[in-house]
Amino acid sequence: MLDPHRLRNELDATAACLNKRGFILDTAQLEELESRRKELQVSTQELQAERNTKSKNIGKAKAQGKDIQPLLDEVAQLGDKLKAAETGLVEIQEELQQILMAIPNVPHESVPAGKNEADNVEVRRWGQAKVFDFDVKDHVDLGSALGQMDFETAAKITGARYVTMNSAIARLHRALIQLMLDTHSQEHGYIETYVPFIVNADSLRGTGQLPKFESELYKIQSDEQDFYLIPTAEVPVTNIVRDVIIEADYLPRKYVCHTPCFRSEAGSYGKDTRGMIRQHQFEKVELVQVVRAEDSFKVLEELTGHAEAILQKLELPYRVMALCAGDMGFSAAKTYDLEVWLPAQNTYREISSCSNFEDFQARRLKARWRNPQTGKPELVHTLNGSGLAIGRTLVAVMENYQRADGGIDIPAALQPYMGGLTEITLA
RNA sequence: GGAGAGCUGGCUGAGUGGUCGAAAGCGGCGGUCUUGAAAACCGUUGAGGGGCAACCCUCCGGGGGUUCGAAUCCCUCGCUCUCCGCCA
Repeated sequence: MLDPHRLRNELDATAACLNKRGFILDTAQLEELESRRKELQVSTQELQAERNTKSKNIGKAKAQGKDIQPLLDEVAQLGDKLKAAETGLVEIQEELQQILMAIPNVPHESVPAGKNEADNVEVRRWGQAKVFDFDVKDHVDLGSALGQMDFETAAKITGARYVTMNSAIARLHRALIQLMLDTHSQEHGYIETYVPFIVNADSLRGTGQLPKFESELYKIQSDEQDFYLIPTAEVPVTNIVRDVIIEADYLPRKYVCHTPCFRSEAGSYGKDTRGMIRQHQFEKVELVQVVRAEDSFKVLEELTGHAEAILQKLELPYRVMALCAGDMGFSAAKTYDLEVWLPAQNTYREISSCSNFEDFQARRLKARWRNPQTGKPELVHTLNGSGLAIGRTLVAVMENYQRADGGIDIPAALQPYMGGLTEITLA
């Protein structure tokens, strides 16, 4: 959520910034609601003050044994007037809140202009695409030939966009998780974290998935309370600091967390229908940082580097893209995507997305830290990034390390996690 | 699943429906004292919001209700704890 003061005091400038990401802010509507809000809030609070003093007077009079009937007559009308004012105020505040919650974050000044993916800017490249002297297969063909990856069985069990794996491929999948958790916790200073995979609506509002993106979530409905399957560990992990005032000594907070992720992929019918690229259920190792405002853009570079370190360990060629304003997620002020080289697709594909949300999530979360200089709570900045998406990393390893005979070499960094295994071969 | 107890400020913990945003203690911060520190003593110390301002409003798990007035009474939901049952 944007700062309401900013929307009041710099409405047109803010609207112009939002325009860069293709969001049209109805400034006339906002101004109109805001002036009504102000008027109603002032008058409501005046009525509340009146009620408070008069009620206190009744209390005093009663204590002194005086007749309170005249005083009661005096407040007779007040109750209804106050109730009406309060109801009106709540209504308009809810209306404003609804609008506010649906306004995306303002792009940082360093974010390139642009409408969509095509306008993203390549920042750097690492590694070189391997030249194959045979026709490369994709991970679906490789995994099927090995008899260790099976989409049909998953479709029988559940439906489209799921997978079953077994044997060395299943272990490779697990090895990737282990490598990433170990690297980030032991080399990059993140706290290994375990969290619920089912969350409540408050948590999703906090990180920005609700109210706008409910259709992308799997919902668990019951009589009393609704829950959701997490679309990313970002939700439960970032919500650790919801409603918390963090002492200065405890910043920055750096969390690494492996979870499954569940996405309905509504609206992506027909897109990436083959293989593991776009699944309803996938694993991800997520990095989350909670930092002081002045550090967040420096930290974004660091965090992106931490995600890159995994690709470098796996010796997978990749490039770093600065997302343009129009391609960024709802809550982000700035985002770098890491795209890994996939030889079978002959292109780079997203494998990580690293974002600085500034205080956008923190404001929704009421996540603050106590600034010792002022003694006052201030909003933190939150960041996160995939480090990395496991399914897509598995795809990248299989496709980049494939051999002419259909076998797959195991990257050196993963061999310790594979019991020393150096290759996966056809039976 | 059944029965019961509870949820108050950073923590512990008081709080007959009326001047309670809330006693007291601990902790934190500032000061006096001290060569320095400790102890002692004094003071101070919640969060959010509105208003140009004076100042005002809201918040005692969440939501609703009763009342001139609710931390206090009622309803409801959530959470925590104890016992019983079941269970990985």
